[in-house]
Amino acid sequence: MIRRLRLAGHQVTPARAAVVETIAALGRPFTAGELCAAVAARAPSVGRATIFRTLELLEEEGLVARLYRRSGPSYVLCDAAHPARSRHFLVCVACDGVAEFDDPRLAALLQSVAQHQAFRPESDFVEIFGRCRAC
Amino acid sequence: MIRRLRLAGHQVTPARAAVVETIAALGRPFTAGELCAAVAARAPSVGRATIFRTLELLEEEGLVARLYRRSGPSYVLCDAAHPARSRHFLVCVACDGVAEFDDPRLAALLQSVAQHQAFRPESDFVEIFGRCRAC
DNA sequence: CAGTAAACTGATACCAGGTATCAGCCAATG
DNA sequence: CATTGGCTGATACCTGGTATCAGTTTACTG
Repeated sequence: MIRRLRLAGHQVTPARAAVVETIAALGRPFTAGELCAAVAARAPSVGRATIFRTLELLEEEGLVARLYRRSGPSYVLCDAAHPARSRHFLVCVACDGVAEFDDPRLAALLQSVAQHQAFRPESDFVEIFGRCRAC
Repeated sequence: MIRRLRLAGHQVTPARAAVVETIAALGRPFTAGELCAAVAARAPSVGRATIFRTLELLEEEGLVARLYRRSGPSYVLCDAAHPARSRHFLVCVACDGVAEFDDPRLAALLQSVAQHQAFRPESDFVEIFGRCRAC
């Protein structure tokens, strides 16, 4: 993640590194509040604004995605290999787990649906809610 | 819309009717702020809390859906004929217009994707962003 | 190395969306 | 009637997120 930031031409400052490490340590979807608390515990000197700025950066680079649940927004680590303009998630309503998937058939179908309506697609976002294998 | 509320066993009070009429009069996607302003202009006595409560009600009944854009959440009138557990939208990034669509192929594919991952789907939400015919 | 411009920082204040609470009201019911 | 539950507006509050700003660090230039 840090490497990706550097490659994209951003500085990797101590504050940013702290945020990124905290996210990696969480290892699961998180809300803004959770992240702020976790960063405060690990690196108290990092300000709230910087946390949000770093999140924005990671989102721009496609390393993190924002999901909107009824309970409020939350963030997920993304597979950087997936195309950033096409985000597809399985969201478990029981354990709140999120799994990203990438199905070429879905990409093709979305393309076709859009064209059928004379719509020029640029990106898409798909969430399937339900129960994961474990739940 | 009002009929649907009544059928679902909710009272159709003057406050609720005012909110519903305001939404219908807007006739396009709207933010919470826009709705509050429009309701205040039309029926100043209706409180903010009631507006949000009515929105919640309409959402539960599948008459309105909440969309999350980078610029913040917004609400759209829904085609009540579409299944409420499967919301599919074309969102124009230029004019902010939103069109709902319902494609059985998409529903089937989402089902298949989920099953392939041992996931029991309950509902889904699809947004395609791009430029509409007019833009 | 010195100097400078640009990127980045934390603090603070602020805004919007949304929820919780509460006392009062109103409508359906018996 | 009386009562009960749904509904109301006001208010206060919380969370997520942004704007501003002065100060600091960093990278770049000569």
